[in-house]
Amino acid sequence: MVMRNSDELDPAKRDIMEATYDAITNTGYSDLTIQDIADEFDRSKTLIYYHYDGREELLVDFLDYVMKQFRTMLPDSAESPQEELETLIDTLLPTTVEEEPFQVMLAMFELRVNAPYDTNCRDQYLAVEDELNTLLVDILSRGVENGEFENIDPETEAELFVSLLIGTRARRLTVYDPEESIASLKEAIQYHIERITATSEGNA
Amino acid sequence: MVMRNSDELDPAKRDIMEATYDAITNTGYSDLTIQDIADEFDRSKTLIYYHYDGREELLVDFLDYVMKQFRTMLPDSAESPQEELETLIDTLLPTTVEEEPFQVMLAMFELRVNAPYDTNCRDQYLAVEDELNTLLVDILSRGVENGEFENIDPETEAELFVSLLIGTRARRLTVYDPEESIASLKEAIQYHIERITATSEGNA
DNA sequence: CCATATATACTAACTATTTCGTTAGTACTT
DNA sequence: AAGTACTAACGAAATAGTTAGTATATATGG
Repeated sequence: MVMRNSDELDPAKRDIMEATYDAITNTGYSDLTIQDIADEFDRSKTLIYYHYDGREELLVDFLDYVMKQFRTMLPDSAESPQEELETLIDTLLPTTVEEEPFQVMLAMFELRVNAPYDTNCRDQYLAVEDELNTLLVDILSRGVENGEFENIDPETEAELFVSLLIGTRARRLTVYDPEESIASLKEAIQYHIERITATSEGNA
Repeated sequence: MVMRNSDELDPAKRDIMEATYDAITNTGYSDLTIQDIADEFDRSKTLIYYHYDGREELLVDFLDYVMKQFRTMLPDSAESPQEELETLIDTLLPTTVEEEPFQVMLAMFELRVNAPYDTNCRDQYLAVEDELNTLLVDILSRGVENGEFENIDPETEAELFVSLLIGTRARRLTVYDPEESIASLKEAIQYHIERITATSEGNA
């Protein structure tokens, strides 16, 4: 057995995770079978059972894998809080349908349906939303401090943004054709960001 | 065959829809089988096949049924636009876990996962979101006209509210224990409503 | 008005199909 | 020789869907 950083997955498991992504993208989570995953996996179905006791155990790992990828996507701090906020929005609501961010977004959307029935799942979502919230509180506080943002309450405003982002991501996946732009949804957010951005009185 | 208004369902079908609600509440949509529905249904499984060709046909009707109930929930116009807006928020985000509104909310959340793969489903969500949007545009426009709201853009603000509501409903179901209050999520919305509400300058 | 045909709502029991998960084994490494 | 990564083939279980029927109501018609 090769020694491995606990953050790294066994390469076979990693490939199973990738196959699961592909299966979800094609079939959707709601009628996802081990067979569907095996079909996207270039080794045998038995190997999936060799690594995982069953669907449930696999999905625990998969949820973890997805959440890790989501965290990786989150941008590092930028020049100014306002830029940072806009980068975050653009990252979480990509206009173009690039492979990876789209698959992560879809998987996070689909797996969420387990949360009402599965404590582990609920906790995972609670944790990432908390991280997102913390990130937003930080951005917003700094923005208020340096005068870029109006005198908003960062805690409450962050909570608002988290809900808004989750709702917009859901709508982006379900109500528009994947290829169609989500311009009108993003415009609404942009409109809101401008509202909380301090109007620099130097520029008339 | 008894003549029936096209809006009314065959009583047996109605009972199947109710059983489907119960099955989703217990099992979740993602691994919902006809058997699960039959278990919640007090007549035989065969009767489900007598009325529906299969799971897919049943779910088309069920989505319809859920959407109709959602529309029924939407409140009628109230005294003032601001009150109307707050009533709408309270209706869509009930604090108490009453049976019916909760089941409708859960079903709408769970069935949404089909939208990326099913045009009919996507269209249904697009249509209700459009109705919600129209309702909000109407409330907001009247509020701006009569001076209750700040000079916001009703179209954009409505879009913002739709995303915010969908996101908050999702979080309400997935991140909090059903019994736990959603106070902090609703507070954020309340905070936002107050922000767009005109400060009556007569009150100092 | 009675007998018979037809239709509707429903069921138990069965078959077919899919999906799950195991067994018994290979090939390659250490 | 012992362990790891892997597979084809098979058995078990769950799910889907059908068949062949019953009970009851509603005509039809002599």
